[in-house]
Amino acid sequence: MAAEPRRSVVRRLLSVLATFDTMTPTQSLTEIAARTELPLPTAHRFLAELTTGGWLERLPDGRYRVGLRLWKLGTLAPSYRNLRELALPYMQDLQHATRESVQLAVLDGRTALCVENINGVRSVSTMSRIGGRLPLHATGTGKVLLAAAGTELLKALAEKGFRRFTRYTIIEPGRLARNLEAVRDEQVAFSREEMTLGACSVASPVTGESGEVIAAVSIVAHSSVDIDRLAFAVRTAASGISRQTRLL
Amino acid sequence: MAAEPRRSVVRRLLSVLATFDTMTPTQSLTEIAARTELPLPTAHRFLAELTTGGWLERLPDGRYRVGLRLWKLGTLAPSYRNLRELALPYMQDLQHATRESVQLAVLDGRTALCVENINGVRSVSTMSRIGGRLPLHATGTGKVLLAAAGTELLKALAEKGFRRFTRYTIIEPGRLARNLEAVRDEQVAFSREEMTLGACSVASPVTGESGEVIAAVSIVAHSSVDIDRLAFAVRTAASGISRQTRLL
DNA sequence: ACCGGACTTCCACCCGGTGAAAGGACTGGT
DNA sequence: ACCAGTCCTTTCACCGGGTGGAAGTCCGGT
Repeated sequence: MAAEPRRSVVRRLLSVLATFDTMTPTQSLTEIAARTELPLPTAHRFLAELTTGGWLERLPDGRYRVGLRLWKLGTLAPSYRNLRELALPYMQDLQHATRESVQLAVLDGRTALCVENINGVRSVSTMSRIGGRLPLHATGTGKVLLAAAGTELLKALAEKGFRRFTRYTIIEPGRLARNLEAVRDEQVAFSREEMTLGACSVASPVTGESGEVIAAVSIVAHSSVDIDRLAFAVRTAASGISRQTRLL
Repeated sequence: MAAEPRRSVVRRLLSVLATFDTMTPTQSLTEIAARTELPLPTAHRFLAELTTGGWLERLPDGRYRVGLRLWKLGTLAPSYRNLRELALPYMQDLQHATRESVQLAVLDGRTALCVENINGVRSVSTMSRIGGRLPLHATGTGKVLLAAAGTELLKALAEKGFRRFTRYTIIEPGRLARNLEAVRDEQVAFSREEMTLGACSVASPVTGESGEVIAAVSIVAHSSVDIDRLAFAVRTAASGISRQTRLL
C-alpha cells in the first residue's frame, strides 16, 4: 500500500513467529498471511526458510507449528527457568503436603502467565498449564500479581471491563479493589470458584531481593476443600521461594 | 565479500538466534557478531530489533539472552510438551516411590535432549536439566535411545570416537554394541558411574503407537543405591507412559 | 588522565526482497 | 467422474530497505 511504508524484513519475519500462541498453536499459510497482513508469496517464503531451519515444522495437513529449534531456544530463557528451578522443590513440598495442584505464575502484560504447574494427586481440572494464561481478576495467582502491580493496571483493566467466568467472579472495580487491598494486607489471595465452578485457589506472593513481587505461587483445589486452612502452607512455600531468590 | 554471495536477511537473523545454546545462554554483541560472521553494525541492528520486540533481552552488563517471547513460543512446541505432560504423572510417581531424580529425554541428533527433569529428595548431582544434552554412550537414557536408533548412528559416533568421562565410561565400539544389544533384549539400560563418578542411572524406553522408541525415562541415583532393584520401577513407568502415548 | 576495547551511528551504494499474476494441487459437492 | 472453489506455489520486473567501512562515543582498567 502506497500510503503505508513497507515494514522491514526483520519485523515481517518476527510478525510471522508472533502469530503463534496458545489459542493458535497450529496455522495454515493463509491464516498466517492474514494475521501478519503479508501477501501469500511473502509469507510463503518466510515459512519456507523457517521450516528448512527447524524453527517451525510443517504438519502433514499443511499447517505450521513451532519446531524444535524454537523449543530449545525457549528453554534457554533464564528469567523463568531459574525461578522455576528455585521454586520447584517448594512447590513439590507443597504438593506432597496438600496433595493438590500447585502453580507458579508471573505477571505478563495483563495476564498471569503460568511458568510451572504440578498436578495434584486429586488433579482438579484447571485451565492452566505451563505457558498458559490466566486472568488477573479471577484467579489466586492473578489477584496476587494484580495487587502488587499498582492501580494503573487495575484502572486499565477496569476500563476494558472484567469478564465474568462464573456467578462468583468479581467484576465490579470497587469490589475488586477492596479485595486486592486485603490481598496486600494478608499476603494471600483467594479465588472461590471465581474462575471455574468447582475449583478454588489460594495464592501468595513470591518476592525478589528488593521485596518486589516477582511471581505468585498457588494451590488449586476442589471447592469441597477448605482452602483457608491451606493459606498458611502456601504462604510458607512462597516465603521459602522468596528467600531463595534473595540468596542468589 | 565479492566471492561469497550475501546471505539473506532471514538467514542472518536466524543465525543470530541460533548462536544461543546451553553453553552460551548469554553473549555480548561482539561474540554474536563473531559467531554469525556478521559485521558489528549489522549484528547490532538485528539485536536492536529483537530486543525491542521482546524476543531477546539485554542485560545490564550489555550481554544478550533469550527473552520472554521466545520462551513463550518455545512452550508452544507440541512435540515435547505433550510427551512431558503425559509422562509427568508417571515420573512423579517414580520419584515418590524411589525418592531419586527422574528424567525424560529424547534423541536429538547425536545427543539425548532432556525434556523433563524432577530432582529427587536426595538430589544427586546431575549435569542434566530441561533443555540440557547428554551423551548417548554414557548415560542410561542415552543408551536406550542409541540402542533404538540403529547401527548407522552407532557407526557415525564410533567414527568420531567416544569421549571418556570417567574410568568406567565404555568407549570401545564393540563393547558398547554388546551393551546396547543387552539394552534391546531387556528393555533397560544402566549407566554405572560412566558419566559422572558417584552417579548411576537406569533407564527404559518409551514407545509410540507403532512400537518405535520415542523417548527414554530414567532414574538417576547415587552410586551407593542398588539401581538394579530400581529397574522394575522404571520399566513400569515407561510402560505406563507408552500406553498413554498410544491412547492419544 | 589516558588508552584500548566494545559499542553506536552515519550514509552512499546496491542487491535481495517484493507481490500481482498465473499456474498447480487438492478437496468437497453434485 | 467432473467441476468449482480454495489454498498453495512459482515467476520475474521492479525497487526500497539492507548494507558495512569509517568515524565517533562510552566505559572500564591502569
